[in-house]
Amino acid sequence: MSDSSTRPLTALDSARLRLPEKPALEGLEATWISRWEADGVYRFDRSRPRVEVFAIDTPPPTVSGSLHVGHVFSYTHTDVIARFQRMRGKAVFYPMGWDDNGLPTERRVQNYYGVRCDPSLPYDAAFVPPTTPGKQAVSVSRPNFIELCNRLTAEDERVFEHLWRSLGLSVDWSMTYATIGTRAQRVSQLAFLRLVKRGLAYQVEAPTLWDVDFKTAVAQAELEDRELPGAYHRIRFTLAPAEFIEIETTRPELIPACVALVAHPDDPRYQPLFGRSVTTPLFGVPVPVKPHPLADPGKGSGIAMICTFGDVADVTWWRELSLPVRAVIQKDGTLGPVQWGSPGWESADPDRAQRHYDELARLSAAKARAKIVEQLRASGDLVGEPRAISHAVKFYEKGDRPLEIITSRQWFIKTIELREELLRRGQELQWHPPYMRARYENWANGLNGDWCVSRQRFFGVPFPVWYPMGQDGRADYEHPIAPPEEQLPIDPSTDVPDGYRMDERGQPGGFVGDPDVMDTWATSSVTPQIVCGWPDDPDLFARTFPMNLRPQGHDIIRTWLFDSVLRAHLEHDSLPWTNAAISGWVLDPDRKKMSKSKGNVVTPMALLEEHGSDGVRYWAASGRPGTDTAFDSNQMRVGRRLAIKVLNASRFALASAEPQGRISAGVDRAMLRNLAALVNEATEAFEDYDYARVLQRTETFFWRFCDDYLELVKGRRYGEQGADGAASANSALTAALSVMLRLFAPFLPFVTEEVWSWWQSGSIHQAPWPVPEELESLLLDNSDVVRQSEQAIYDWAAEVLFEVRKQRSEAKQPLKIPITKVIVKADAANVDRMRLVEADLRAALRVRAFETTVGDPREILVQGYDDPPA
RNA sequence: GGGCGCUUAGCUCAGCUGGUUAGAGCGCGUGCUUCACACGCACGAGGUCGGGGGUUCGAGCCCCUCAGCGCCCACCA
Repeated sequence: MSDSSTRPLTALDSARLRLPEKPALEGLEATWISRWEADGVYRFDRSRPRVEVFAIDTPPPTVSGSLHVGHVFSYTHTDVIARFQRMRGKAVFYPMGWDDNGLPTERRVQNYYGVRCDPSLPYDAAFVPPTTPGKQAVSVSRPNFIELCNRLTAEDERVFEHLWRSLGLSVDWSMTYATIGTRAQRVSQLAFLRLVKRGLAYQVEAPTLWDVDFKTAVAQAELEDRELPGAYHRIRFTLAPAEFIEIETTRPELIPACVALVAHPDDPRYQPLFGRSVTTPLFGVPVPVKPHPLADPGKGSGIAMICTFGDVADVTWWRELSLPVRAVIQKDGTLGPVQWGSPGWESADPDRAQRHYDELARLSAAKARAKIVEQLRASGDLVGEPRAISHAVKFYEKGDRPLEIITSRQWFIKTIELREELLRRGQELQWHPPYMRARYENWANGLNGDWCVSRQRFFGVPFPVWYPMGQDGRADYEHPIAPPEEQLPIDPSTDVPDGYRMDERGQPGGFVGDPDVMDTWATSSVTPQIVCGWPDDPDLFARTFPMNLRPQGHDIIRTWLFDSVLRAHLEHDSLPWTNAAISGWVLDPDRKKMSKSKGNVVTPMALLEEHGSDGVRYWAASGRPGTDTAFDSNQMRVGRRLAIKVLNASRFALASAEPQGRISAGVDRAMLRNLAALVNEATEAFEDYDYARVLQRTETFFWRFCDDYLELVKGRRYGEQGADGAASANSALTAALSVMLRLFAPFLPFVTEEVWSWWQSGSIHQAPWPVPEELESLLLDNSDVVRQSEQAIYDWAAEVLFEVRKQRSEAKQPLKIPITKVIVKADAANVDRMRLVEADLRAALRVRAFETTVGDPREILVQGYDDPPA
């Protein structure tokens, strides 16, 4: 008959107690991981109402190889909070996702199997990938390619889950999702179609950021600057015979794409030219000179050429000045064919233009640049020599060549007109740490276009639309065909819209599927909706959304966090979660961001095996929210030592922990008073997401508990001062142990669970978070006066311990030689305290007698030692 | 160019709303097989809290300024 329902957790049930002979950390992970799974310790209880749920929008790690130490770091932070909330009585909703869609997986599959996706090929059900990738990539159909993606990611996900379990993440493993999975596809497509219906998503043919190697549009959020060598080329345009205007450009190969020159409206040098026309060198194209405030009189010659398109400024000018398009860069990054003299390509001398251009056509932008410089030099239009500079160039973050801006048909989600509303959402969101909000606001304020969400890639969520084909064989993009919501998800490249037949695909009068897939962030930005069951499980959704916490890294504030806020704002007119906890980076010891390659030198699994999961978690949890933290295996060793100490101290506390009884002794009461104060502080810090502080304070208390308190009560708890004294010590020991284990439990889930199992029932991770009342009910009198005076005993005892130990150490007297007498002079309050703790001090310090008097200044003096035994 | 963060012992970091001689761990040194723990215990030596100025009875904490490091953002012809 268990008494666990009524027995306080601070009390000992000797019938249950089972102490190991020699406690050890080895094997705890394996034991408890399977027990937790078998007992469903972390299972989400979906019967609980919203207020009792704590819902976490866990980042789905990218399944593109392996997890590294940075993942271990930040996922531990989340888990620590999850465990705290669970102990606070919350039903923790803590699913795990895998981000397996998108380019990283495509690349990995290509390399792993030696294949290449060719969407024009038919599905081959019998296809088997080569056992070892050959030199020549094998072309496979899109469905075959996706099968391989699914196969490889499934393997990766098993490895990931194993690591997460080993680390002790208290995820509910019955609730996992994949961003390429059916559920994620359904939510992504459904949310998208609803935006289309409301006019918040649209497609348009417009200049977009383009990666020429991946041959896909990309979004502003995926850009990064890279510093590259370049050169200013000073080039002359013809104003009139023998009259020239000089411009400077870093991209002379775009001269054939020039559509205008632009200068600042207030620039007196160029004011007379506004409205006039100049002629481009080599190609003889007449282009207007236009005023625009964006032009910087201080840059170069103060007048710039506008090309379609060299950079985003060109797009702005082109749009605002209503200029024509004269595009030369193609989707593969080469210069395309041009018929000079044809409409749009008017030239004063078409033959000369064609001669020059034919040398450039089919060259990459970089090669064309070298070529055109030769041509300009030969024609005399290059003024001076190119001046080498180093400048920032925009790249797709995963790309190898500079971005181009290319006109293409793409899907967009409206963001620009929502800027103010999104900034308000950012204010509404609670950020941990608060200063991370600035990054969100920087980003929102810097947005210069709507979010391009379509990608010309394969392994992703397809756009769930088809287009009718006219009799002329052209797709009618203005009238997309959407499936009914209940049919989602669909793949328009294999599924057929209602009212059409399979054989009408691609036929005049038939239909064609949208060939593109969504930006991976378009799926990731609805992870709250995916995990919370929107819209198919309204009951779950009502219990979990808006969620409580989004944990993530600061590098993806502008993507994942921002996009998620946008999507929830659009779809639900709310934040997706109330709190965002931003983790820092893991840095190399030399202060650089720990790269994946370096992180893989020490694999997470090897770390867990070497230092124990609790040891690694200790290191991770000491990194405060938002703060970059150095990779430090030394800290992991410290964490491991702490876990071992927990084992040993617990064994001591529980061995011969009877009799139990009233807690009357001064140090016992003092220790528990201080512990109660710690519980208050820890709870407050945890509620503020300052887990690192909780760990640090708890650890400090615990070491002092071991070094001072345990030494003080050692003799008494074995009965040296009688049964009452022993009972007091034993009851205080078990109470303190119970509370400290629970304070440590979120950080050191394995060792605390192990010790808990020696003497308690159930999992510590389902036990209630400690409250001061548990301890105060044992201390009976809790008036402020008593509370404060008792708390101070602990410091006094520690001071005497320290002083006497110091003097013994300086005198080089071994502990086995008793101290004959210690003189103590102190104020009246401490003299009173001395009476309460003297017996414990005598035992702990091997002091035969204290001579305590009121006096000033305070003095603690060892008077002499017994003679050493003959 | 705009913004954010950081700069405290050899190393990694705490120092909450300003209050007595600035803290911890690691490392280092000395000593100790003390009946939970040698994966241990005790003690010790290490800091003009980045520089300068200011506010205050009082500043590592507040203000100004300079310097260095890191990051975010920016239409960088």
